[in-house]
Amino acid sequence: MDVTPILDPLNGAQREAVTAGNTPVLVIAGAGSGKTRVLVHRIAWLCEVQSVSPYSMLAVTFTNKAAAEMRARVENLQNHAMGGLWIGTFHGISHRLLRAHWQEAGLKENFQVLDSEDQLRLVKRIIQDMGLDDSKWVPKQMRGYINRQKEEGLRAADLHDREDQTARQLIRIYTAYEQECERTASVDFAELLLRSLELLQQKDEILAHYREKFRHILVDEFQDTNAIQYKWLKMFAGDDNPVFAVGDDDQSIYGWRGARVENIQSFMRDYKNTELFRLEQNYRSTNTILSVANSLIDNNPGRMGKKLWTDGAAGEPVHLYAAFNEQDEARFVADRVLQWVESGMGRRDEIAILYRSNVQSRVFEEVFISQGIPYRVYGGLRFFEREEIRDALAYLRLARNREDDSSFERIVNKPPRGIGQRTLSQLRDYARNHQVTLWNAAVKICGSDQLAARSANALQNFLEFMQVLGEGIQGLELDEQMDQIIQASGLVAYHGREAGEKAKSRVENLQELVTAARDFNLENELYEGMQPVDAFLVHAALEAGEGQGGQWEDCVQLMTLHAAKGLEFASVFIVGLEEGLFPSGMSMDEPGRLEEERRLCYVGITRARQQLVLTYAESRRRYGSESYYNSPSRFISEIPAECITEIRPRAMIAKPVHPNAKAGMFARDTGIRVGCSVMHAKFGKGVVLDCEGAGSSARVQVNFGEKGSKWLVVSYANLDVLA
DNA sequence: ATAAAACGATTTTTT
DNA sequence: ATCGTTTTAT
Repeated sequence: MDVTPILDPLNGAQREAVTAGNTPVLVIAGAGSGKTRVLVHRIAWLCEVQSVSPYSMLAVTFTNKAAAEMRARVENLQNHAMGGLWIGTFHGISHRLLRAHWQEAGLKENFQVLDSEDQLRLVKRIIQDMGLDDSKWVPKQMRGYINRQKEEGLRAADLHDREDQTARQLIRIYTAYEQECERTASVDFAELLLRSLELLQQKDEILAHYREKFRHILVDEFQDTNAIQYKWLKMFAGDDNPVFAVGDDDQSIYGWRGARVENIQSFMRDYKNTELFRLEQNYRSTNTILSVANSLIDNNPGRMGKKLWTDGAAGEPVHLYAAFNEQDEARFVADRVLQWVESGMGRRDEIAILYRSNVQSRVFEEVFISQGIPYRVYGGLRFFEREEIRDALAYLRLARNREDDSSFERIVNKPPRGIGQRTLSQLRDYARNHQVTLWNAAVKICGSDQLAARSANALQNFLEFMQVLGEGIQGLELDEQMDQIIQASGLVAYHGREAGEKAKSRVENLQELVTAARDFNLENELYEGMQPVDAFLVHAALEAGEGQGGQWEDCVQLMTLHAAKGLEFASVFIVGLEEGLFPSGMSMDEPGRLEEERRLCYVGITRARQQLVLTYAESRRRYGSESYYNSPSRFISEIPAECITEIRPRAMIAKPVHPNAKAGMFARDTGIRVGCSVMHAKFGKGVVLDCEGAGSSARVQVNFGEKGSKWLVVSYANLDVLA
């Protein structure tokens, strides 16, 4: 056995981790330290050297992309396909289990997967059906509540109201939701995990089978696991199957979504014989960038502890630009991008603009457009989340399954065919009163005289149409079915008739859906034994697809810091580094949130290979009219000064003269100018936002942060100007 | 049934 | 400001 290709590319620490014995292993892998590589080589090592069959390994990731990449790299390293190896997301693998054991899991064979939008619609409908006020029982919050319970492993029956009215109502909603899922054979994302966990907990033979099968369990991004995912892993592991977990506590940025970094501690507590490895050698960034990252993250208490290093070059200092406002910030970045490309430093797609919140992309887009810089914004709707795509899939679902009320509602009048709110609410009433599906209610109501002739006619036509469509697509190939649906439903014609770019792209998307159906890879063992159509629908729910297809021009990459995790770029701009924006003002209250913001910043910094530029704006418009004067983010001051070069604003930045032409005069008058900090006896420290008047009637508007912003008369307020 | 107007929220997001 | 949702008017 030639182990050279497996071990040679590894450094000492990586090699130790990869060749660790048959014990639980925890690898704390810093950014850019070869985390995936260790995972991939561990699989190869087990396979080739320890003669572990691929059938005996389970590798779990969070995203489909990570799963696909891991499989590709494993197969590439070993030079052959690894058919029996289970690599997938927590959800994908759970789904596979539930398909295989639907009966034991208490499901129907044809259960469908709800994505979060489907789930929201269902919750909405339940709240309405229960006659609750949806401004008090906000559907989004209710969905969040249900998911949180499930992620803690709790069913409605497990909860107690403790005589609390609100709690009681929440439990009622949860119960109704569970019943509705049961009735319509629907399984949401959290349910996939909870159901499969319960399956293993309750069915000893099944548990025994999988414990016998999976002798090795590997997990990526372990710091992102939530409570139920950790339980799920432990269930597979039992006492005998070691878990090989790779993660980085410093890159835990999804705590707000239920991820528990503490699982790292729990792991070592639960598995006393855990072998711990640290990967600290970084192969990505310059020494300077690593120093910046290290000293920033050093401000977080309670870390596992880790210091990234490189034997590479020191590199350039990090640049810091204090922009006048957000426009100036974007112009500065655009200039730098142009310089980068003109000086032949590299391609545009090696540059990333990272921001805390999506709204910040706008200004950059505007400036990039005006400068003719190609860019691509990440985030936003993905392919299978687009409205027209969901519509088309709803036709497909309803054609296959008359019970599917949510699909029925979605498309019954789309495109418009004369079935309005009135008809629909009659249908809903009938369905609820007679405990039947909307489809059956429609059939019944058409035959009665409860509807106006015109409505009854329209409804009748729809029912007949669906009948014909359902029969018409029988026996066709998946892509032919899809084509039939988008044409016959009138969706293509409907959007084609509309004007504008948006409508055009809708039609294109629908056509793309046919292509997606044609290219859909049924070979994937995750869909073993399923009808092609059903597999395709699951695929649509579980893997929402790429953001935008086909824009493979050389584009500057714009994305949130969260979205940047796992990526790397030659040049990285982290923008909007202001108190209140990053760290976000909304994460100041809860304990631990500031640390998570800091980790987010750490993630951003460690994306950069060669060049890192930080910017903040002294003034920034938020929510339209209000302009804030923020201080630079504390994260900037947590970086050693010797690593930073400050870029001074060019002499004559086009400061907007308009509102404050008076400012100069005012300053001479009072010693106060817009943007300066002042101290007030009662309100404390604040920043001057605006000023007006002169002499004894001179007034200033001061933002006192939490205490709000106020207009004060200078001659009464006794303001001290701070340096 | 469709369009206009009012209203409201506004960190981060995979599955 | 702006975008999505809901209500109201035609």
